[in-house]
Parts: sequence; C-alpha cells; structure tokens
Amino acid sequence: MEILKVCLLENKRTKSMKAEKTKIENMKIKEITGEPAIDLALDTIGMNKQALVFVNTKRGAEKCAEDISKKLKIENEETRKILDVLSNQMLNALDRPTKQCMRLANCVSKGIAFHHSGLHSKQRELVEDSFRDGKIKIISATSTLAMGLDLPAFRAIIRDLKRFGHHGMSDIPVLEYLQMCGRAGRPKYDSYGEAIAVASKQGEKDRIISNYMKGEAEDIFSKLAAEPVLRTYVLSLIASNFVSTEKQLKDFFSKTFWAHQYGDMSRIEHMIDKVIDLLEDYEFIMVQGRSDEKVVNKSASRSSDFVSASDVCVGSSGDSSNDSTNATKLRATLLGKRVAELYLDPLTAFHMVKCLNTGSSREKITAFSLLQMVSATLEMRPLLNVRMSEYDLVQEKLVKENDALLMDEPSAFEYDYDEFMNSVKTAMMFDEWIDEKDEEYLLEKYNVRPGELHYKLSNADWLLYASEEIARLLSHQKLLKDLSKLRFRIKYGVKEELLTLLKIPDVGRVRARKLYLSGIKDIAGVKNADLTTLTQLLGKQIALKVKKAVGEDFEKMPVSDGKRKGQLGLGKYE
DNA sequence: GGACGGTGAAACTTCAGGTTGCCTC
DNA sequence: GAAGTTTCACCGTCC
Repeated sequence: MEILKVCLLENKRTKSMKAEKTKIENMKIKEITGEPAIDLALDTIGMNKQALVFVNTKRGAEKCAEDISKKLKIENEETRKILDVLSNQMLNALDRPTKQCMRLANCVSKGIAFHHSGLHSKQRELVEDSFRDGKIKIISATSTLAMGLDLPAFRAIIRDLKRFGHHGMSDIPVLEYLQMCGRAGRPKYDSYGEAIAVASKQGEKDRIISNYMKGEAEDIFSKLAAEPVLRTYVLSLIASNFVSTEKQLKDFFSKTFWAHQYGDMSRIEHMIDKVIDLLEDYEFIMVQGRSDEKVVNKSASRSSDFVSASDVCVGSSGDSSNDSTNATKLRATLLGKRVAELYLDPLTAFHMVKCLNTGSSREKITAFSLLQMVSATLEMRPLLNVRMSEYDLVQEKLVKENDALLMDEPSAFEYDYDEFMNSVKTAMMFDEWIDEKDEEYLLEKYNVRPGELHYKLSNADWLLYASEEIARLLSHQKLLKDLSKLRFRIKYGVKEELLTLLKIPDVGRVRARKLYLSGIKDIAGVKNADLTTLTQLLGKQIALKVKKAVGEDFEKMPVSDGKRKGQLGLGKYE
C-alpha cells in the first residue's frame, strides 16, 4: 500500500512571500524558475522519477508542459531518438497537424507531455502509454487524468485548487483533490508517493491544510433531484414496464437515495406529479383512471402511436387496490417507449418532435436546419460561445438561414436568446465540418480542439440517430433520408458528393476527395480507372484494396509502381 | 507625409469532463 | 478571479 506524503510548497510569485525561501516539509527543492510546480517537476526528473502536474485549464496544462520542456535538454543520443519517434507520432496523429499537435510534439521531444480532453484520443493514449513506458517523465494535466488511471507517478503536484465554475472561481471538491493525490505512488510502481499542493500565500497554505488535508470529503447528492434526470427516469420506469401505476412509481422513488436524503416525500410526490403531467402533455405516456383525468385532444392518427395496454402494462393490471394513485395507470406510448430506450431527456425529444413536424411540412430542409435542431438541445451543452466580435457573423448566418430553421427564434430580450445564438454558432461549426474543413481550421476559427470536436461530433451523431428514430415513428418518411445522409456526413466530415466513394473500405474523407478531384466520382469511376492512376493517387497497397473492393482482384497480377518521383507514401500528409 | 514596426495599456475572452444508440445509409 | 490574447493608440524610424 502506498504512503502518501502530503506537503505544501509556497508559491514565491507573491511579493509578500518573496523574502521567504521555498520550503517543503523535510525536503529541499532547488529553485530554478521560481515557479514551484515547474521546479518540483524538474526536481522529480532529477530524481529519475515521474510526476503528474494538475492544473485547472487546458491552456494552463499546455503552457506548464511547455515551460518545463524549455528547461530541459536531452543529451543522451538514444533517448533523443526514442523521443523524436514519439514526437513524430504525436504530430501525425491527425490528417493534418494542428497547432496543438505541434505544441505537444515539441514538448514530447523533451520527454514532457500535456493531457486534457482537447487531445485526440490517439494522442491521449500515446501520452498515457509513453508515461507507463517511462519515455515521458512529466504530464501536465487537467482533471481528466485524476480519474482512475494507474500510472507510475511518484509525485502528484497539485498546482491549482481553484477552478472556474458557475459562480466564478471556486475551490475544487475535496473528493477531486483526493483523487489527484491518489495518482501518486501506485502500489504496482512505488513503495510510496508524494502528493504536493502548491499554495500562493500563507493564508492559502492554512486553508489548504484545513480544507483539503484535514478536511472531510463532501457528501454525495442524488442526481435525481435534477429535473432532466428525474423526467428521464420517470419515463424510463414507465416505458420499461418496471412500474405501471402512479403508486408503484412513487413507491419506487420513496425507496431511493434521493428520498432518503430529501426527507419530504410529499414534495417529492408533487415533483413526480409535475413530471407525469409533462410527459402526458408531450404524449410520451398515457395516464388512465386519475380522478382529475385530463382530456387530451389527440388526433385519431396519433392514437395509433400508443402501445396497447397488453403490450406495456406489467402484471399489476388486475390490481384491486382502492388507493387513487394505485388506480391511476401509466402507460408509455410507442414514441415514449422509444424516447426512453434512446436515453433522451424527454424535453429534448419533445423539441425534436416539434422541429421534425415543422420540417416535414417544408418542401426542402437544409443540413444546417437539422444541425441547429440538435445543437439546441441540453445534451449538446456546453455550446460554443458567441464572442462579441463574432456576433455579426452569427447574425448574418441566422438571417441567411432564418427560413430554414425548424425552431422559433426567441426574442433578443428573452433569457435563452444567448443560448440560441450559441446553438447557431455550434451548428455553423458542424456545417463547416461537413463542408470538409479540417481540425486545424476549426481550431483556429472556433477554438475547438480536436478531442472536443470529436466528442461533439459523436454527440451530434447520437442526437441525429435519435431524431431519425423519432421521425420514423412520426412517419416523416421524407426526413429519414436527410437525417441518415447527414449522420454519414457528420461521421466522415464530407460534402454530399463524396458519400458514394466513402462506401469503399479504406477510403476516408481525404482519399475520397482526391479521387473525386481526379474525376473518379463513384464506384463505376473506380472500376473504370486504371490501376496506375489509382496507385498514383492512393499508393499501391490501397489502390489494390480499393480495386478488390469494387470486384477487381489485382493482388496476384504484376503491377508497375506508378509512384511519381517525390510522391509521399500513404502517410497522413497526403 | 505616409507606411511600417514596436511598445504598452486597455479591453476582451476564456476557463474540467464526457453517459446515452445502432451498426444502415 | 486570473491569465492569456487581441485591439488600439501612440511614437519613432525610414523612405
């Protein structure tokens, strides 16, 4: 078991502390830069050990890694070669290196790396693996690295204990602090480890000792208290037939940790009632037998959406209780059942239903209108923020696409107007992605790092899939093709014209575009193209595979390597 | 006199992380 | 709240 040695290092940046020497309990750290976190990292390298430095922003993680790497010189030729190879791998992880890739590659060439959610997953894995191999000595990271990773870090240097939140800068939770400390001295790698928190002044030092080192971890609160979570689970319980009456539903919640913590069951019941009303209004559930039963004006065609009682009710249909809530039967409609299966917040699903109804009555809808529809959901948050300098640009796009939008534009004075504008900007970013703009362009224009981009893209893909499922249930056949095409374009980041070529294995956005620009626009074009042309465009191996995929196996036939002089191989820079 | 570059102050911007579906177009 | 980035005004130099 590891022993945590928890120490404090005073930050000498503060003027009042300047006269004081940097001190750590039982340790002397050589002052090189005056930045405690950096000096500690350098000291760790001097001990031939490894460390993680935890900071509160992605930018901070990058700068910290850069600052440490600037102080290092790799003298051993063999080590330099190993790091150069690694650095090259980091640089070429994407089709085209971004500024972030170059920054990471530079740091890695000195054995230092940064790690945060903005990194591409390939780079993140490479960083973690190289730290385990001992090639990387220091990782400067945000809290991504604090959760559950088993790394051979002798030290966890916690530089920042504050983070920007909903109410400005605030202290990180004690639980998170403990998670960070727990990264040091893992049993597999060290007999003990050191967790070091950096304080900027005496007051902060005392606060860290009392709040974090001697403080107790926070209580855990049930997430059911959050309305989106509650309505999702109420629908889910009904749709999965886990409950079929109001009484069963309330009984279920009365036994949850939420009820235990909240105490006041009558208020909880009131909240559940509100959610039931909402779900009924949305036509995701049917409520029967309630004393104040509402008359919902449903069209005859819509009634076919409901699952029959025998389909959805659990065996309690013969329940003879006299209790009024027990008599109130809850059944999910087909639509409600699917919404629950898709794990969507009912509010999001209802927003989609409204938008898709609007879309189905239109002659034509654009990709942008669907992208804005999914961008305006809770699931897509946090959205890209519209800066003051970008306001005109977003407004211009809005004017241009106004007729295409599927939701109503809120008034500029409404509370959610800013979020609406943000949804337009987020949709603009997706729109540029499917217009074949690459990661570097999107990083420059929208300040979205590759890792965040791919997270947002997979979110958009999920929401578009959910929209497709809802459109299918609503019989909006016309929209199904648009949605499915858009999902494909989001996945690959391509214009519509490349969709056919992407069906060929080993052909992604880059190769498809090369083929298209050379006049090879579809499967027939690939069949008709001679192997030499394909080899010049894609390289020999891929050309053979592509030919094989369209039914022509050249594998055993002799073929001339049609590579032009100076042509690159099938690397990422093609 | 105008273009250009350097400098510093002021204004502005940004700030962690990442479940859930299905496999088809 | 703080750090980093962008913008802008001002000044000096050069042609």
